[in-house]
Amino acid sequence: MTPRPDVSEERRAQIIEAALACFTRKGYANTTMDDIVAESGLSKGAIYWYFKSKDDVFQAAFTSMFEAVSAESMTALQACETAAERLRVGAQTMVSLARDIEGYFGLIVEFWAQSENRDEVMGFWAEMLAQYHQVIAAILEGGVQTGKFRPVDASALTWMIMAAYDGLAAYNMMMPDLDMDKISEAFIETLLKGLVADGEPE
Amino acid sequence: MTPRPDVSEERRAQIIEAALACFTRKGYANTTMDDIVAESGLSKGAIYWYFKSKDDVFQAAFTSMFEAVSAESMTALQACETAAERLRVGAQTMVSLARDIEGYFGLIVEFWAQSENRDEVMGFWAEMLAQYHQVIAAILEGGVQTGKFRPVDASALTWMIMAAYDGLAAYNMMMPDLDMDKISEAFIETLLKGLVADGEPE
Amino acid sequence: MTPRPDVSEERRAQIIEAALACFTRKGYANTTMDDIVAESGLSKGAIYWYFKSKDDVFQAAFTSMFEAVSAESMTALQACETAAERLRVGAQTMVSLARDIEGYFGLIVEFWAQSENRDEVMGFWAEMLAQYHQVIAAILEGGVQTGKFRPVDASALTWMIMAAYDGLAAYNMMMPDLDMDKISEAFIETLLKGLVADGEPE
Amino acid sequence: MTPRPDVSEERRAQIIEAALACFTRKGYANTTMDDIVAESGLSKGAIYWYFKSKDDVFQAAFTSMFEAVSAESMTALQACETAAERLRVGAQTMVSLARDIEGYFGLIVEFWAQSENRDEVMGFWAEMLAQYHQVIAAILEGGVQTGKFRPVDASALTWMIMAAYDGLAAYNMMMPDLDMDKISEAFIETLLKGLVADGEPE
DNA sequence: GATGAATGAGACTTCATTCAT
DNA sequence: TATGAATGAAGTCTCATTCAT
Repeated sequence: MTPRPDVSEERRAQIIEAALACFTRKGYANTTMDDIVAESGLSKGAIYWYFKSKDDVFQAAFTSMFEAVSAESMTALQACETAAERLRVGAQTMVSLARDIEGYFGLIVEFWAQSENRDEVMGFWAEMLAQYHQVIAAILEGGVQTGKFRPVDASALTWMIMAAYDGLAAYNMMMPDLDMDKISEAFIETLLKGLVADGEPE
Repeated sequence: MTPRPDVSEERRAQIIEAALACFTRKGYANTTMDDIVAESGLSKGAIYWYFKSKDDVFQAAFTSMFEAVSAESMTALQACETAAERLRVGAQTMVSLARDIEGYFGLIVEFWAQSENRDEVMGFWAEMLAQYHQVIAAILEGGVQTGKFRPVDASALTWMIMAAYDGLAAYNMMMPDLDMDKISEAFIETLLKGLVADGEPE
Repeated sequence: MTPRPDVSEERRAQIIEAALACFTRKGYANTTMDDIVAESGLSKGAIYWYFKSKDDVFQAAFTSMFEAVSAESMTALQACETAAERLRVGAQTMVSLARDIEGYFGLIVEFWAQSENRDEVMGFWAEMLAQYHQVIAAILEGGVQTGKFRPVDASALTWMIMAAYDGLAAYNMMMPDLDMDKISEAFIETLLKGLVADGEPE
Repeated sequence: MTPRPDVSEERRAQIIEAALACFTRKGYANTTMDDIVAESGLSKGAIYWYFKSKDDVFQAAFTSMFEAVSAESMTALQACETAAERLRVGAQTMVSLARDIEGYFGLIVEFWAQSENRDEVMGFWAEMLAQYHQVIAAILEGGVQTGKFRPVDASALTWMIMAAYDGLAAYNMMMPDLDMDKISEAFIETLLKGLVADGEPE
C-alpha cells in the first residue's frame, strides 16, 4: 500500500487559479462559489475542504498572486543602475500588472467596500501595501542619498505614487480605453523632472 | 382651498440623505433597502415611489453629492491667480473630499463591480470623471499656454493626478492613519517642480 | 347656484370601459389598478370612490358587458323563424362575441381560478350562466315542442353547447389561429343533423 | 462503499406531487413557493435545486399529470371496436378527468394568462392540445373512412368537441352541481346521431 | 367628489455554507 | 478526501389599498 501522494498543494493552486479567473472576470460579489466550482472542475465540498469561506479563497488567491508578482518585479528592479531607471522600470511593471490582472485594484477596493468586517480586512491590505511601499520608498531614498534626487519625503511620495498606479488600474478597469502607457510616461517623466537635483544628470 | 404644498423635492432629498448615510457606512451591497427605509423614516413604497430601484437611488445620491462638491471646489478654484496655486487648491479639495465622504471611491468601484450592465454604469462614471478631468486639464493647459509650465501632455497627466487622488482616497479607507495632507503636499510640490518651466517663477 | 350635474354614471362607465380594455389586453392578474387609472384618465382615488376593490371593478365590468351583449343577441334571435335558424344565429353570435371581447371566457376562468374566495365568485358566474342557459334551452325546447327536433334533454344539451362555445373562446385566446367560423359551422351542422326529427325538413 | 442511491427522481416526484396538490387547491397565482415547500416537506433551496422557477415546477407538474392521464385513456380507447364506441369512451374519459383533476382547465388558463411571455407558454399548451386533438381526430376520421360516419371536417369538429369538454370542466368548477355524466351523454348521443351515415348501424 | 403620495405585507429567487454518504 | 444535494436567511421589488388634503 503506497501512501497516496499529497495532492493538497495542487488542489489549492487549482482552486486559486480558478478563483482568480472568476474574480477578475466578474468581480468579487458577482462571482459565486458555483462559478469557482465550475471553473476549477472540482466540487463544492472540495473548495470548502481547502478554504473556509469565499473570503478566504479571495484572500488566498490575492496573496498568492501578489507574491508571484513581487518576486518578478524584484528581479527586474535589481537589474537597474540608477534610481531614475528603477522608477521607470517600476512604473512599467505596475502598468503591466494592471493589464495582466485586469482590475486587481478594483477587486481590492470592492472586496473591502462590501466587507461586513472592514476592520479585519483592512489589516490584510495594509500589510500587503506596506511591503509594496517599502520597496518603492527604498528606491527614492536611494536616489536622495546618492544626491541624484532632491531631498524629498520619500515615504509620503511613495504612497502617492502607489496610489496613482493603483488608481490608474482601477480607472483602466472602468475605462478600458485609457492609454495607460502614455499616461504613465507623462506622469513619471514629469515627476522625475521634479525629483532630479539641480545640476545632476538623470 | 390651498393646494397641497409639493413635498416631492423634500422627500427625494430625505431619501438621498438617508441613502448616502447608509452607503458610506456600509457600502453599496451591504446596504439594504430596509436600511434606507429605516434611516429615512419613510416606507418601502415611498422609496419606490420616488426611485425605481436601488441602483437609481444610488446614482441619484451620488450625483447629488458630486454636484455639491463640484460647486464648492469651483468657487475655491476661481479665487486662485496662478496655475500652480490652482493645482495646490485642487489638491486640497480632493483631500478634503476623501475625508468628508470617506469611502467614496470604494462606492464607485463597488457599484461598478456589481452592475449587471457595466457598460451602462460606465457611462454614468465616465460623465462624472470627464467633468472632473476637464477642470484639472484646463488648469494644466492654462499653465502651459502662459508659459509657466513646460509643454506636457495635460490630458494624460490629468488622468494620473485624478487616479492618484482617488487611489489615495482608497488607501485612506483601508489605512486611516495615513497623513493625507503631508502625502498630498509632497506629491504636488514635486510635481510642480517638474512642471514649472526653466527660468520661470512659480 | 345650479346643482352640479351628476357625473357618477358617466364616471362608472368610463372606469368600466377602461378596465375592460385592460383586462382583455393583459388578463386579470396582469392588469394593475395603475393600468386602469392610466387607461381611464382618472385618478386612483376616483376608482376607489366608485368601486371598492379590483374584484369589484372586474365584476362590474363583466356584468355590464354581459348585459349589453345579451340585449343585442336577443334582438337577433327574435328575428328568426325556425329553431334551427335560431341555433345557427346563436352560434354566430357566440363566435362574434369571442372575437369582440377577445378571451372573455378566459377572463372568467382566470378570475375564478385565482380568487381567494372561490365560493363567493362561483355564485356570480353561476347566475350569469344560468341566464344564458335559459335562453338557449328555450330554443331547443321550442324545436322539440314543435316536433322539428327529436325529443332531447334540452337542458343538458344546452349546457354542453354553451360549454363548447365558451371553451372555443378560451381556445381562441390561446390559439389565435383557430378558424372559429369553420369550427363552429362543422359543429352546428352536425349537431343539427342529430337533432332534426326524422322526416322533418330543417 | 456503496454508492449513494440516486434520489433525484424521487425528489422531483415529491415536489411535483406537492405542487399539484397546491395548484389544484388554490390556483397558480395563489400558490406560493412556500406552500410547495411546506407541502413537500423539503426546503426552498431543494425546490430550486430541481426546478429553476415556479413556472418550471408548474409545467413539470402539469406535464406529468397529462402524461399519466393520456396513458390511461389510451388503454381504454384501444379496447373499443367501433368509432362510435371510441367517442363514447373518450367522452367518459374526459368527464373523469374533469372530476379527478378538478380545475385543470382553470390552471391552464390562469397559467397562460399570467405568463410574461405568452408566446412561449402557448407552445407548451399547443403541444399538449395537439396530442389530444390528434387522438380524437383519428377516431372521427376512422369513422368517416369506414363509411360509418358521414364525411365531416374531422379536425374542425374535434376542436369543438375538445373545447366542449374543457368548457364543461370549467363549468363544473364554477357550478359543481352540474350532472356532467348526463350532460355529456346527451351531447355525445346527439352528435352521434348527426354523425352516423344514412343506412348505417352505429 | 377627487387626488396621488404613502403604506407594508408578501412574493420570488439567490447563494454561501453544511453534512450525510 | 471528496461529493453534491440540501438548507434557509436575506434581498429586491410589486401592487392593492388607504387617507390627508
